[in-house]
Amino acid sequence: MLFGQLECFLAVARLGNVSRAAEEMFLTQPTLTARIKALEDELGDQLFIRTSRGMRLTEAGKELVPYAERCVGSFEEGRRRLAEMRDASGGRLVLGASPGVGTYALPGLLERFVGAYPRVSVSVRTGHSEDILAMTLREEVQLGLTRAMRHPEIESLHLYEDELVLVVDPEHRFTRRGSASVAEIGEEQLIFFDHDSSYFEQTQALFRNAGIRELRTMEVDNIEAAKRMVEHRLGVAFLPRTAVVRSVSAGNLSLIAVEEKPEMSRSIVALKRRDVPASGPVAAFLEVASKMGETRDTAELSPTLAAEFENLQLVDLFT
Amino acid sequence: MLFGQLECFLAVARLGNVSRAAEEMFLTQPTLTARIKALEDELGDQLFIRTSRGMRLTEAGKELVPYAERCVGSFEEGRRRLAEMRDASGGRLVLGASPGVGTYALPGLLERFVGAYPRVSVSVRTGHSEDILAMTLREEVQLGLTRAMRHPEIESLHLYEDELVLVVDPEHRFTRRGSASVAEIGEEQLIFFDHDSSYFEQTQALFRNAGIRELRTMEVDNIEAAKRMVEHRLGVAFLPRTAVVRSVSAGNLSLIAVEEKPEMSRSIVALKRRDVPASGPVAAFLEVASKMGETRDTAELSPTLAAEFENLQLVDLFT
DNA sequence: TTGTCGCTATAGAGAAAATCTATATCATAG
DNA sequence: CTATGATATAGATTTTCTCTATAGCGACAA
Repeated sequence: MLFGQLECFLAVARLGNVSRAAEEMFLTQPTLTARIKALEDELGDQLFIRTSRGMRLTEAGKELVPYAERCVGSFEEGRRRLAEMRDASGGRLVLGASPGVGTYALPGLLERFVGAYPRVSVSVRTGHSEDILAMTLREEVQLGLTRAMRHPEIESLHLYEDELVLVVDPEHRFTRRGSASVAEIGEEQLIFFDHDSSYFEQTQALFRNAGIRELRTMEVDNIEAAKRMVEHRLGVAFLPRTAVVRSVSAGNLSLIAVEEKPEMSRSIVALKRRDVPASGPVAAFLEVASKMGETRDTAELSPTLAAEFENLQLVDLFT
Repeated sequence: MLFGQLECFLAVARLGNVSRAAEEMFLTQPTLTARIKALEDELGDQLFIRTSRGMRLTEAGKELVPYAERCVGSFEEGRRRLAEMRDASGGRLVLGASPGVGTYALPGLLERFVGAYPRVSVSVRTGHSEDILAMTLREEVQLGLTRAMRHPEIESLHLYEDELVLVVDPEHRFTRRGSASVAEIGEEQLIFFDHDSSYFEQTQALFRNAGIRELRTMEVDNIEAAKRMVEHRLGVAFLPRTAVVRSVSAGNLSLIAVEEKPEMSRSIVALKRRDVPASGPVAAFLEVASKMGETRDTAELSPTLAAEFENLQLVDLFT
């Protein structure tokens, strides 16, 4: 109970009076007297001079004061820090994100998160899905934002559906009609991004199922390059909706509906180690992310988030 | 018992293992488990993730580590500091000294003290006897070095006898004989120092008792000025032995024995508040001071002091 | 001087807690 | 499927803490 002893020591040192210090600490005077004596025994030095009018510090006592203050102060500071973490008015958030998520969906998400929780320091690490999983497992990141993945140690919290959509350049013949059949598309030059992505296989399967064998393809290793290729009329591409929504509304790309296309989407999730409890910032981020795009009614949100939403244009981030 | 909890927390955080941490702290594993849990309850945050292979920190736990370290560290530092004070391998010594003591006896005393206890920081404040007493009472100084004074709150620890001796200039007629009678001296121009000093009255009494009424006197307010007066043949003076010993051995002044002179000396003491326990440095200073001039046998001294004495010329400081 | 006031110190009882031993539980590795 | 190595839990014992009541002590005032 050494800690209380130090607090008593400081209170008595400050007030010069055990009785008043006891009052201040909601304890009785004999208790304080005992604590002080215990501290003196512990340290092997007399800390106070007892008089009939109160107590005053000895030389040793004076010497101890700053150390006691630092000691108690550090602990209180730590306690405050944890409280900040709990309500996400402080602390840090370390995210891992696969390239697509980090580049297209995350900025808007973080814009809102930082608006609502400005005192959380955020850092983002990027890697491919498997790296994100590994980073999450190794606790290098608190959350991994990537496509749904399975692992016994990991739980996945659904964030949004990332759908593959067809984009072409605005001058393309598909643009006028606004739609195309799989067979028609199969005759186009096709631009693929990221050979390792699960989307690659999904897209290939689409054509295979339609009985199309011969494809003119071109591969790049990132989405942004693929978009540029399309803009420069080198071909058409299936790309994640989140990655093209801005280019489409800016008129740089056209979105084309595909006839008979099955759902080509996948779930984007937050990966989290099951055994690591969500810290304040993590919980806050998940709240922001899950509420995003689902709701426009601020009544459903926590007060902090609601206030933030009131001040923002409610641009739909994910569609 | 919050303090032990923090230490446990740090040990477990460091070792990642309650059982080994328990061993290290000479406690059982259930005790550690209980302490950690108590700390978690206290702070309202889970600090560790429990696995079947040990414990590892949560985000909150990681956050707490530096604060816990600072907290425990500050206390340990304070404890060390007090230990230093106890054996005077640190701490401070604040002395008050009246001008005569501070100027003549103290430097040699401090030379030895600082040699033996080099890590104590020493400061000296000067004032007249009454000021020294007041400073000691107000605890502005830990010890007051001055003539013996009485006060119920104060105890006096004898340091040395400060004797009044007659000094004349080397060319003076007394010098050849080396002695003089009170009557002869009464015919000289007499230089007095410090009208307020008790020595003034003692000296006056000497002549009064010898039936001498008419005195040629000159007064200055400090000893050093009086010495200069004598050196310039303006008169002869009764001065404290400590104040003239160097000038005499340098040949600037002559020491004259006075026939029939009663003991004109007073006790120089260290004043200390009775109720304030002597801190390490104070105790050490008193040891140095009391052993000084009393002994030349290092066997009587504490090991620390003895070592110091071995390395010094044993100049007798006070005679 | 004596009584009173305002402190701190002490004693003893009751309550609270910390610690220990023994055992349960659980996940992993072989 | 068992052995191992870790944490969690239960219950008893011991220790410590805290409280009430009271003693003791020095200062101050009548």
